[in-house]
Amino acid sequence: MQNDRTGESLLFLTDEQLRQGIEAMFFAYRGFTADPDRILEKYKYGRAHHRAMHFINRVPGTNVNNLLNILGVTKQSLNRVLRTLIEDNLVILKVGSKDRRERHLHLTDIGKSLEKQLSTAQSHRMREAYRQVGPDSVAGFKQVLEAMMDPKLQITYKKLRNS
Amino acid sequence: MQNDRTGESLLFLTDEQLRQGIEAMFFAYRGFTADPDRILEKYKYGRAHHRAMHFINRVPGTNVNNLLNILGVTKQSLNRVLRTLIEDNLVILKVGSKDRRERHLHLTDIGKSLEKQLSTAQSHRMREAYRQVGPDSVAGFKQVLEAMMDPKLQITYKKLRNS
DNA sequence: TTGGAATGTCAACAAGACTGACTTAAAACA
DNA sequence: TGTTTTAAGTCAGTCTTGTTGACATTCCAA
Repeated sequence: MQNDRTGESLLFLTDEQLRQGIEAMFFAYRGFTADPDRILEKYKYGRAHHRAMHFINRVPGTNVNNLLNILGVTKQSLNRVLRTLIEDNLVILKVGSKDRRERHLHLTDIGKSLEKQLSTAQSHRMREAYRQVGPDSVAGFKQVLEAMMDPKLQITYKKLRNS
Repeated sequence: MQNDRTGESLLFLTDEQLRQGIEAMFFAYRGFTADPDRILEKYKYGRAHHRAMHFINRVPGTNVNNLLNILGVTKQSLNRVLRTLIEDNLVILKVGSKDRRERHLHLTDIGKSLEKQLSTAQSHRMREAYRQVGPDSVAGFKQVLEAMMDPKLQITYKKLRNS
């Protein structure tokens, strides 16, 4: 075959294959957020609150700047979300002991409980998908996603993975 | 092993694996939208315009209701977007010949050209990711995404794939 | 001791989603 | 034929989540 430099077919790089990947991402992301969204609605929170809680849970004691880098929003935008979470006693700020300008973020017990609800719902769908397709497909899934990230976020992702 | 019903390890279904998948989706989706977003900004359009153009291009002559189902937004929300695209001569409406209540949507040449720019940018990143990981991983990637979709959207996705 | 970094706050704004109520036109039905 | 239903569009108001810009506070480090 002319079209085959490495000994394997390059048919997976056709426009049609790429388009399918694009549409799969679009439709799958809707599924990915659907279950947490339904729970959030009951508590009058949004996706932004979920994302903040997820990463505060994941990196307990993170400072605001670090969370901003992970989330990729402005501090004003994050601040609005954090304020409501703090008001509602889902998140607490602790002044840094080493550098007292920094605020370290933690979930309260109430915050942990809501985060658990959300991640359980989201994981449930992912677990079903994983189970349906098996471990090899899951490995491929993660590899493609990782390769699609901006280099900076790829590093962030890897750091989280190893922590 | 107790934990192994099918003869293969179930380690890929641990909480840690699921969490990684969740975070991979989050970070990858940012990369997925980043390139088109930069182009859209120049033209003062948003992601909603991109999505509409993508599917009008994909299903030329679709009526409004069908597009609403694909996009999963309200008609008021879609209407706002369509109005600007029509004003700017990127999209035209054609009255249905069979059922004259229906409006069939088409991209104009200008619309096609912008859509091409956007899909080229988005495909480029996906092509690189595909190329890096190879065809088996790409197959797994699509399988997991498809399994994550809501059943209705899974059908929509398959229909598009076969059209 | 002063410059810069980390944090937080205020104000204004925009995109893009939502609900609800309503109109128009045309098809479908009884 | 007359009524109901469907497809599309519109108006008004609201909400979330993002943005910029300006500014204040705190306090580490050179």
